Amino acid sequence: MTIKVIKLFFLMIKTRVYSKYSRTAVALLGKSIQLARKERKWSEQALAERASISRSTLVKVEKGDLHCEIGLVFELATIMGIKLFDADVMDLAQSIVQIDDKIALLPRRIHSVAMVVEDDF
Amino acid sequence: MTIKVIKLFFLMIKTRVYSKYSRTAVALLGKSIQLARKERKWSEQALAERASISRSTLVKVEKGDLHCEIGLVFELATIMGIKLFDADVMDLAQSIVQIDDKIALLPRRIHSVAMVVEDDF
DNA sequence: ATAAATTGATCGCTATAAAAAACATAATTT
DNA sequence: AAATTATGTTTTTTATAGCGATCAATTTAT
Repeated sequence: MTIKVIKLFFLMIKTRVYSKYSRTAVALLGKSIQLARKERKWSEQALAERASISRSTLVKVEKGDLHCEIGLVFELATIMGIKLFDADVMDLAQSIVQIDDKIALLPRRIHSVAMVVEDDF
Repeated sequence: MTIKVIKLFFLMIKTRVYSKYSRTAVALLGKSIQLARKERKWSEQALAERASISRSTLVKVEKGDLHCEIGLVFELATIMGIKLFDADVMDLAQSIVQIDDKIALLPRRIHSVAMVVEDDF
């Protein structure tokens, strides 16, 4: 009992502060997922199973819990057909990410050499 | 050693699968945060401190790690001025969330009474 | 009316995210 | 070119997210 009170007090101090924008944005995402689920008349259990997560976690996401993994939230949104970014932006992003990955794999020296060659013009 | 191999094997089976859309979307968000940070010439340390998180966590976010808390990612995006939703949508969302909160506090019976009154017309 | 299914809310446990520290390497500044 | 600052990476510790189970209260189906 006393321990719980102490822990509660500790949490009150340590709890992170989020901006209203973040809180609202996450709440909006959660509500959107819930709305889409209800429109399709899926139960919480059904969606949770489809996403391979537990029902308790789904409930947190739909409530706009800020501590959920971003991957889970985005995956749920994706399953329910909620797109955060336009298709064309995503295509571009996909390319950029891939290119970045390739660059990271190359030996660094090549960068320098390429630079020098360009300087010759 | 053997334990590590077993754990690795276990992880290979258990690791969650994410859609390409989710992976790309989170990667795009992370890259956007990183780009905005570099444009402002902030160090990782500086942004991490501003957001009250550790540098190691910031690195994960910028890399598009799917296991980061959505609140942290959104908070970083907000600090760097990256808006996920339009202002008008956010205003509406804010209103909805507030209304939902108020409704949740009301005793349920009131709903029924209101309904009955409407039926009288 | 009754049975079945869904939701809302807890709670203990386990895996792990986030923090913190440390170190080497790069990049900047002076 | 020396000193400072920033980044990439790894490791250990601590706090907690997600799981799974349970139970009451609703809602829906039979």
